[in-house]
Amino acid sequence: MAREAIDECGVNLVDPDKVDLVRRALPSDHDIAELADVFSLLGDPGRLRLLTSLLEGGELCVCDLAATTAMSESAVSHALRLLRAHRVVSVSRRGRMAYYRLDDAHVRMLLDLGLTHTGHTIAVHPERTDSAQKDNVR
Amino acid sequence: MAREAIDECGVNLVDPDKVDLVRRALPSDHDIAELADVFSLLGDPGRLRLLTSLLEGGELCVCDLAATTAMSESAVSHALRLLRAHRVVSVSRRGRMAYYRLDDAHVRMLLDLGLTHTGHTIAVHPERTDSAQKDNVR
DNA sequence: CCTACATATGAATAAATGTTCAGATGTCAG
DNA sequence: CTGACATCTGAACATTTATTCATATGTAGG
Repeated sequence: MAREAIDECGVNLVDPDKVDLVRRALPSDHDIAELADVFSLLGDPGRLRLLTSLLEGGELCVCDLAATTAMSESAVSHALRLLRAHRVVSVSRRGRMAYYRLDDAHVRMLLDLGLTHTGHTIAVHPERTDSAQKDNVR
Repeated sequence: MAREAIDECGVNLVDPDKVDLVRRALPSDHDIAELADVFSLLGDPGRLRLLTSLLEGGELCVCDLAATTAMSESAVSHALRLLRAHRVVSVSRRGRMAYYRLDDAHVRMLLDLGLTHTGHTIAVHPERTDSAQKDNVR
């Protein structure tokens, strides 16, 4: 018979030892929330195009970002504000323009890793081989 | 004066060359959507705890997952369904129990990279990475 | 100053999302 | 068969979230 035990909260567990082990290994609620936030930021197509654009282009102004992402300038501005609040992008203003750039190494790596495995698209720093043009997946 | 140009859609651009370059480098809409989906899946604290538990524990049943994640069993089940639909986790049923495990190398890497940079928590056992969990089911 | 322009912001709307509750399915023990 | 148990599912609900529209801020040039 499978051994069963009681959690401190009164819940039945199947493998209490493993549960305990896992519990101890899990990040704190705060860290989990923070990480979830980061992933969430990357979890929107618009922001993802935005960030990928910055990853590629290095530094772009709002109107150019609107062009590369096919979003309205207002939507871009809102999105950038969010990303700015999370320190994912940074701005430098010159004249009436605002130039944004990716400014978070962690996010850059996640983006990079994500892009590497999605649709075989070579989006990052490789040589300019325009081989991968059509990606119809699968 | 900054040179300006007209996009095919009739939008004013500041650096049309760079815009074009970035545009070409961006993944297809489909790939972007897919990647956003993956990040989105990781963007919820509950699912993140769920996946981290599986990353740590290797294989756990629903009730134990409910314990490690502090979610109701129903919430866990719903979340697992979503993850299952995206092939991120897989199930093996034994008796009336359902044992889940992480079954997506891409997600495993993203998780790993994410955890590495969040709160210094060392969550992964290097020696166990992906070869030690090779008992396939079904 | 005044106009044109780039970007930012707030409020409102619409859509997607996570959780809970109640009940369904399927499995094991007696 | 029957009752207990683990998990699954659907519907309802509450929240969050992204977009749009209108307007504000701020800069440059005439």
